[in-house]
Amino acid sequence: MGKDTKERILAAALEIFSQKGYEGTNIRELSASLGLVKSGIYKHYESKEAIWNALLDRMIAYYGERFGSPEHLPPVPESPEEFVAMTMRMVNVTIHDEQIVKTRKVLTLEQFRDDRARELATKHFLTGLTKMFTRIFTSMMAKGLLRKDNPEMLAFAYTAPISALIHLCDREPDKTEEAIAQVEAFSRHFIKTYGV
Amino acid sequence: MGKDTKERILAAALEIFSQKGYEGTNIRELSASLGLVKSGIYKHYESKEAIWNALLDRMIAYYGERFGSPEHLPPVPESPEEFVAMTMRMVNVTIHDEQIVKTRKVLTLEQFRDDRARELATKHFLTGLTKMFTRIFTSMMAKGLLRKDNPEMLAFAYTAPISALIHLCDREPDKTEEAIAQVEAFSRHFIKTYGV
DNA sequence: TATTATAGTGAACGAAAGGTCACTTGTCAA
DNA sequence: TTGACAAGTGACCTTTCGTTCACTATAATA
Repeated sequence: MGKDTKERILAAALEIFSQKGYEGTNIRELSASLGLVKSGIYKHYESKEAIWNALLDRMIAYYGERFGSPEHLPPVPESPEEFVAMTMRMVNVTIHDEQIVKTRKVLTLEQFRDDRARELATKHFLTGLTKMFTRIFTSMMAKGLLRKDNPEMLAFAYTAPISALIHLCDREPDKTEEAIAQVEAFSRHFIKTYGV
Repeated sequence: MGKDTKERILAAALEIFSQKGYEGTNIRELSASLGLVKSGIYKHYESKEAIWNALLDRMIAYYGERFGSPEHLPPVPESPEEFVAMTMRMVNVTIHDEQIVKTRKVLTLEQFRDDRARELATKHFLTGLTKMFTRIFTSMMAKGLLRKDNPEMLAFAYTAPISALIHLCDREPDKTEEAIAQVEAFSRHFIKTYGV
């Protein structure tokens, strides 16, 4: 039968938790969305909390794989246009990849309740982006594409506004187009300001 | 007896909702925190949802009073040092005023569930700050304190990173000191970059 | 003082929650 | 073919939830 039910449960949990939060979700609904009856879930996870913890495990692992290691850095841009293009590619992925969107929403909703969610939220929303762009900006400064400055500060100044617009898209999907345009405008403004 | 019980209920609701969210809160606990028995609440509000709506009414009204009108603008700074000082004053208030902190947390937790919370969240986290600093930067440009540039873009570029650090303080209060230092460093960097 | 509206109590209710368990079904190895 | 085990079912349990209601205490009003 469903051999991958355990994985499917996590996917369904991510879907529902990201909409209603952990407390707002009940297992009957979760099971039903998989075509099971609620007691079926307990063959795979011993409790609602166990599902939550497994989901967090997966989110943490996924983050580590995808964003944690330096080798997943995008190629360092060679021109202002490439810099803007790279930014837009990254933003488009992060805004349209359902898995990532749901992960951000869950972390937003559970950051005050669960310590691991708290920690991962800070990585997703702040420090992860800053670290990533610190590396990129360091390279760009070495290549003479960016004015010499504190790369960490620039990374923070660049990623935080973009992160705010990503959050806006999560909150108000209707404004996605507008937000993407604003990201692009901001990116151009940034590279005009700090580019050499 | 407690003539202001209705107000006290809203205060208690803000406290608990901001920690556990709407779904995670139960009326027994809410009543108990006021020294009442649960049924006492229903003499003042007809349902849990009514409490939520009244709380949102108050948050919306409070936001309008405090941040909505242009007359509450801080005096436009006359020097880079004053600009940094003004920023630090505002950030310290918004980070340490319990009412404001709890309001941000509630909006964070309920932004995907309630349309009014969604709208107010966007104001609190993004557009409100941008509008406010657009005015300030316009004046500063007129005074020759800031390089001529798109004031709205600068306002966005300035407030979004600060907003991210405020969120960090909400999420991880232990990092407050560090975050405040980072706000100050960012503020100085900003005024050095864009100041004339 | 008698009356009446208001605030608060405590027991109870139905619904929904998370979870258990004896049971059936389907799959595959021995 | 059979035995064993994992996957799924449906009835049921306990707890907790939001809410109701008959009642009491209080304090202001007529």
